[in-house]
Amino acid sequence: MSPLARTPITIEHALLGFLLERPMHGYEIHQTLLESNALGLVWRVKQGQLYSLLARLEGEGLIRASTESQGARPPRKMLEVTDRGREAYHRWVIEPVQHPREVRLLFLAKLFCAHRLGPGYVSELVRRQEQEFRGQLDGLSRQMEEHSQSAFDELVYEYRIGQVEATLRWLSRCLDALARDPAGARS
Amino acid sequence: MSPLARTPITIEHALLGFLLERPMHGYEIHQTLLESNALGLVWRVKQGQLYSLLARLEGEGLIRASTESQGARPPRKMLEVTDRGREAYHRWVIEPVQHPREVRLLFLAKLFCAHRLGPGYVSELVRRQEQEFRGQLDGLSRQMEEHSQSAFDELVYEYRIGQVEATLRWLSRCLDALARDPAGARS
DNA sequence: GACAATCTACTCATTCACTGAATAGTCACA
DNA sequence: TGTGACTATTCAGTGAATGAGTAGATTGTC
Repeated sequence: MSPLARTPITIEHALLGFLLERPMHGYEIHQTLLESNALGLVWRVKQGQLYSLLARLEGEGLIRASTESQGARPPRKMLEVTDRGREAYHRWVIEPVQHPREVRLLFLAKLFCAHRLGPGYVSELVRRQEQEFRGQLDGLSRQMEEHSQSAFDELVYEYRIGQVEATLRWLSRCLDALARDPAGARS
Repeated sequence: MSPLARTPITIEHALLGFLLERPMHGYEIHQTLLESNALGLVWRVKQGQLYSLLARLEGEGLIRASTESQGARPPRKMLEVTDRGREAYHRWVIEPVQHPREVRLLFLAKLFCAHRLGPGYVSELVRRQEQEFRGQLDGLSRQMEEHSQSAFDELVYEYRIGQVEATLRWLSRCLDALARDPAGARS
């Protein structure tokens, strides 16, 4: 697939993290994400899409829903993670993203989730991501050498390299920064 | 609009650049973009989408089409820029992008086009973009001060700031780099 | 000469991600 | 009492993009 092509998003896996702490219903998750901090700082998702993503997770067997009535209020679907969902979540959390542009949303969501799981997860995720992007730096440098046909081409590669380098510098600060925040760990 | 929200893309304006040089038909533009250099290095677009974007430009009155037959071959639509399209193009080329994530595609497309128009356009585009992003840096620093509620929040702002800073460093090299490439200018 | 692959030039049904509004209420406050 | 916000979810529609279809011509190989 072309490096510029889009890949299916998997950010809905972040929702599993909330549900692993305790079962929640959709509107509760929506409320949580409305706050402009933590995951809500990174990921703005409308109610319609949130329910759509929850439906997808249910369809994939990663969560299960049970409806409970609540007197005069409309019935609500309590959602909880299945064993399969738990496994998928732990695999998802430490999987590095493929493209630097995916850091802005997908990687930050993974980092948030890893942080809540504990320092071991954070270091594993960051280590793998650094490895992935270091490898890409090599590739980009080679491409710039071999494929540039103009000053413009060269600037394009320099831009890409600059973004990856900036991300790597930032990654190197993640471990220390999050280690200072015991509030993140939940395990 | 939410800073994370998407804005309508305008990259199809880059196509006006080709047509301002000389009228072309859609398949020719498709061929040009297939090459992995210049605009094709930045923007991969399938035939179906290219024709759709050309239709949009036509609908907006920025280009006009005339069909010419070519013997046994299927007839082709020759496309040329209207006066309105020429104006829109020159405005579009120097308009800075709103979000750092738009540099990867939209801004690089504008830079390519500005480069072909001449150094005056490149310096105008880069100057405005630097101004826009410097302003955003101030805003991001302030938000980090005022809105961070955790180490994670802080890392998110640091990531965003790092990307903008890296982009500003790269922008500062654009003028010199493209000035060394006389092949870019066409005006 | 036959045939297959590629090229020419364009169109279109479908998918994916997402938006904004609809639905049918309850609750809190002025 | 009335109004606006909240609760909780669903759904029709939109925009961007993909991959395949259409109907040939051209090119290269056997």
